[in-house]
Amino acid sequence: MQDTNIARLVDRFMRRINGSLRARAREFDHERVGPGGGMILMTLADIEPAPIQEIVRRMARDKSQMTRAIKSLEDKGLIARHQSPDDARVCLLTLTDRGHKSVDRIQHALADVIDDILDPLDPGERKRLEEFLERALTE
Amino acid sequence: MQDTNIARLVDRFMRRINGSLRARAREFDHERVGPGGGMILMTLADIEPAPIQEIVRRMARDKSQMTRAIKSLEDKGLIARHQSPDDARVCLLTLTDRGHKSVDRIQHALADVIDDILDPLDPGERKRLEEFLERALTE
DNA sequence: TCATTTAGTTGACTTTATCAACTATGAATG
DNA sequence: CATTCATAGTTGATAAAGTCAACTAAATGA
Repeated sequence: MQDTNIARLVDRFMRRINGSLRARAREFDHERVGPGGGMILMTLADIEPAPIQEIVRRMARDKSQMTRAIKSLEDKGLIARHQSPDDARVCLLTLTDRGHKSVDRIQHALADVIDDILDPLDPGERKRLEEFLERALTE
Repeated sequence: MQDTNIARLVDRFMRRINGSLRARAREFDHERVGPGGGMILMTLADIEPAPIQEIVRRMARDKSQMTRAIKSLEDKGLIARHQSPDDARVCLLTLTDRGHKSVDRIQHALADVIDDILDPLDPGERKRLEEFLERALTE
């Protein structure tokens, strides 16, 4: 049994965040990683150290393009690769210090945008929203 | 005063939805509009009839690329253009029947994905989440 | 009227995405 | 241990999206 109304709302919520972030990109995307690169960094921040394949799986993107996107982030000094000790085929990715700083900037900008959107909610409601998300994402 | 924790959670939430949708794209994106085209259709569904400029503004994208993306959706029979009666420069965009069907398929797939993620929440909690979003987006 | 702004398009170019083919390593089966 | 199969990652060719400047045409406004 589907809830298309909540889907509609979530979609609008996401599109609004997306639009606001794109509009402000120059303020925080100093390394010019773009939306795609940003998502890779954020994903990696969640699960580092991680093999490319894991990023590919989570983001459901083409692995060949991921190779090149990773290379670009590496060239910018935001990501580092290390050989996996267990499997010679795998290279584990981590964020560098600069990578972490980029992630912080993105999160900061995102927090600004979200604060703005959630303005009509009082602090208790935001807290409950936070708990809902926390639980949905961890279970 | 920023809430970076809720930003982190919202980001993960969005990335998970994004990944799941991309992974299932073949099941619902019969017209092959891709993520970008889908977002245009969903935006238009929210505010049609709307001029291109309004879509550009909301999505914070380049207007020249928007011209081409719109043309592609038009060629696929998902969008129609009409001259604005008030302003000869403006062309108002609407969804065609096929466009509405595409939007329905996207929303349906999105509802599936979201239902899945929100599974740990009980119906009352989902209802409250829905109210929060509703209020945040309308005020 | 004439300069200025706005909506939309076109052209040249860069960046991303897609799809198939490939190498190298690991795992499984006989 | 040899052969087969699966997996991680890369490369190459091509298509699709995005960027930026220049342009047309209609509105605005002094």
